[in-house]
Amino acid sequence: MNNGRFSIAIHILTLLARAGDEWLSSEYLAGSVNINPVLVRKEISNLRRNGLIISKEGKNGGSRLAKPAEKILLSDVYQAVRQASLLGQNKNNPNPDCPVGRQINTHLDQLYLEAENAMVTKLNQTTLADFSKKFA
Amino acid sequence: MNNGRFSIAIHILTLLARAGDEWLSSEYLAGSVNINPVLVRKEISNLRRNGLIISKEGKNGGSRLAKPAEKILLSDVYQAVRQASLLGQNKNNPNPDCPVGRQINTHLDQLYLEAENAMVTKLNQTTLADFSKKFA
DNA sequence: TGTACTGTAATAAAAAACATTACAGAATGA
DNA sequence: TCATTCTGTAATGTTTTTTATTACAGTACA
Repeated sequence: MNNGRFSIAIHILTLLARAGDEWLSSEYLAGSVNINPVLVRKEISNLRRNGLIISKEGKNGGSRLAKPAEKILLSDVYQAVRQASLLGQNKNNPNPDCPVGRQINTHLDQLYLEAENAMVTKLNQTTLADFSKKFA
Repeated sequence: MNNGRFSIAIHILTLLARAGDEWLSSEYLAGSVNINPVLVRKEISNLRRNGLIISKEGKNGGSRLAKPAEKILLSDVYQAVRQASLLGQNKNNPNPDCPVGRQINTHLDQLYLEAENAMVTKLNQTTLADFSKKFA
């Protein structure tokens, strides 16, 4: 599930959801996630590319949600993180002389897609607003 | 989804499913998967622990399915691989002084569990026999 | 025009995955 | 019985991936 990146993205977005129209700095976000600010900026860059947040440069700058938390699905977050990281998966090179080895990647890809779809359908049922309501 | 291990496990099991009551050596299996035999033996060791295959030591030894492929669900394979690798996940240490950081792991764990369940439910619908029928 | 930010590249360090070597022990069968 | 062919596993090395750090140009504000 690409746990690491997804966790960071959700964490960032939850903080932004709770901050409303405030601009939060990458330094501040990094402080809560407890990772390096540059990593946060990279993930922000990705989330921005995917239309989930907007950023303001310069003094008093930072990031905020691009749209209401009610309109952001956790599956949107998943897709954003997945896109950037899942391209060019299949690292394994099974033996092409074996009837199983020759075909297995095709069948595995299909299986993974189906399994992933089931997961995404689930993530599709929760908005960022729902998720961030869980915090006191 | 712990892609690598799962792929290897499915590959091995598919080969065993097609081999019927023959004992296949780790060397042979490794040849089709195209990885080191020791890795295969490690995965076999895990699958055996989970009751999916049995092995025979010594000359003419090897491995075979512990039960008919019809009775092995892909979710069984997933669970076997997951167990061995997912223990002690949560590597991130969010800031405990932040209301979000303090609670996020709990909520993320729950979310992952739900998402994973959706996936497992899907994997639950395919047997190893179904999967291996796909090969010519 | 100094200060506080973002954006991004380049590099380094740490962690995880994977490969290799080595060897003890088990079963077989000549 | 003993050479052979396997498994099982530990120890170690290599490669890949992830994460962290440093550095600095550019932007906006006051």
